[in-house]
Amino acid sequence: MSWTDERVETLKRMWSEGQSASAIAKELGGVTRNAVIGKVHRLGLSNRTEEPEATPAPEPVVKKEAEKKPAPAPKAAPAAAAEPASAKPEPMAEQLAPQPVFTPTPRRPIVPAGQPLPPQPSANEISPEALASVREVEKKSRKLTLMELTERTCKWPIGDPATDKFWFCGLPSQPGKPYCEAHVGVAFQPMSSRRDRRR
DNA sequence: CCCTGATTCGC
DNA sequence: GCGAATCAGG
Repeated sequence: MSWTDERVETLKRMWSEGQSASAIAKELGGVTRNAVIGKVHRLGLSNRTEEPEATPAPEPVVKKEAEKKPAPAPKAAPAAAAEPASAKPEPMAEQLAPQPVFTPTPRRPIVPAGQPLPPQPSANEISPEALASVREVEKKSRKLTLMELTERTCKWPIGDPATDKFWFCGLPSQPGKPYCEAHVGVAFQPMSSRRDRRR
């Protein structure tokens, strides 16, 4: 596989959406997450939230012994519309900038990635057996947060989303399924089974 | 152990 | 340019 314009476009889009490298690799197919990460870097968009970031390093840092040179030279210059990747990467300059490294914009919106998530257990009529099974499983749930979910953890929500008492099952999910064995049982019911339980 | 991105370096 | 191997971390 090669990086066609289309594939690169998909890569850019997903990366900007906050998708993980492995998720992108899977989507594209034919590449590993390493390939994706490598490409991301080559494209110069490793920084998902391209911050201007003050790294202009206007002056070649005082390389000699930094005696008593209280010259902080606070860069008041905006230098905002700078390129994501610095123009010419300086070799490397040790600079213990007095700058406090203020937190720019650590927004990290998109989290989940995947497929359809929210099932509605209460909305369905579940067989007593399956229900019992679920109750049992919920005791063992790993209580994962949204961010901790992966493609192989059960994404069955437990508790009330409006309260702190909310988490995801998190047990090992069935291969190819979004839920663990027990939850798959209540999530994917045969139509016939459903109808039989009809009121 | 599962996963994440970052970096290196032979190709 | 590419990406496997590796590193560093959660």
